[in-house]
Amino acid sequence: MGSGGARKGAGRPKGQGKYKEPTKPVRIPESMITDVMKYLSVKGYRLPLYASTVQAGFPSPADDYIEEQLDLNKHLIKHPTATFFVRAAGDSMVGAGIHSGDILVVDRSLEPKPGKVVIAAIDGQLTVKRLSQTSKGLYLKAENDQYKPIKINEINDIIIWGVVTSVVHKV
Amino acid sequence: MGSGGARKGAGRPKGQGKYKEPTKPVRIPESMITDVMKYLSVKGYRLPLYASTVQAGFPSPADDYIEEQLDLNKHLIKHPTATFFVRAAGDSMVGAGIHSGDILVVDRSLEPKPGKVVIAAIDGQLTVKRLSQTSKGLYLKAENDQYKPIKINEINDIIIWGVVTSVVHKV
DNA sequence: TTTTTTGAATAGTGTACAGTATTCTAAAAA
DNA sequence: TTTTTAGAATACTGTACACTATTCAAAAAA
Repeated sequence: MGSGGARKGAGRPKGQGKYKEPTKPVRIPESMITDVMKYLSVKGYRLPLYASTVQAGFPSPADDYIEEQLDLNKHLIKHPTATFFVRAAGDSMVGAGIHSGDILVVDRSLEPKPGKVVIAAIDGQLTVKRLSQTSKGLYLKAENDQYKPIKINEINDIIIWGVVTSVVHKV
Repeated sequence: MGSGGARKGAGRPKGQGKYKEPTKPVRIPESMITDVMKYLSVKGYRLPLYASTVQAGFPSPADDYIEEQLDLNKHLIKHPTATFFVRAAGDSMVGAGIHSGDILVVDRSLEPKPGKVVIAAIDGQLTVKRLSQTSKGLYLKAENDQYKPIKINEINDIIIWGVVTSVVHKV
């Protein structure tokens, strides 16, 4: 039973493994192994982004209406070592779409140019304001008329922490 | 020169490696190796979240003012296999903090209960609306008085795709 | 002939092991 | 004595290798 010479074409077919492609052993620090496994199992958190002009029907991975595949971390965080989050408080920036309780993504490697929304420490309190250049100097302005602009000078102790690049709002 | 017996206490000290902790080889699909390396190099995108009541001074990892370490993906996406993104269009939901161009995180494993903001396909167009239960039935309501509520029934072809859990707004 | 069996063939997977890097100390040299 | 140095000690790291899983087809059986 069953013997003899070559068996051309025999063998396990390619792409039958867990990942349907070749793998290589990579050393992972023990504390990150479960995280990396999860990261792999969700394919690096790349999820479909649909345009809102998509036609009806149930969305599926095979859908042609997918605008692109998106990883939120990569999309929102361009400089991971220079980025941090701040939880917003107050309603001084609702005009910029920032509500109390939102998480702000702040990049401190970006230059705080006029027009940008920045995080600044004013007299020991973190605040979100828009940087504004006028003929009288640089100001921090709220996007809400009830708040007065604050002039940036050497007298008041203002430190700009970084530039707000996006806002995460829970509905 | 240099010979003889034991050298107690000799040897390379622990925690001198790239990751300062023991590692284990894990097989990674080839296409994901660079992604996983990057993921490791940024420690899984866990970045500090500061409370806005933090005191002045420059934020540093050693800071005591850190509320927690956060991974946006994990924070915003509870069911990766059931989650997708939709780019919002129009101003019908500004009241809920949703602006045109925002990226909506949509979880279709959550039950679309009344009060929740949902993504629905109405006559072949994706829209964001709040689900509302009245004595006259279920409605999709905009958070903007200029839009009329839409009744959900068998006549109009309405499919609810999922529940919006959060909104990402670029400033 | 058709069906079944069994070893060949080949891909997938985990880990042992060899080689490298680093530090320490006893012995040799100064 | 102090300084230098060769080898001992030990952790880090990549990958070769052994083992497993799967499929195929020639030979055996029906």
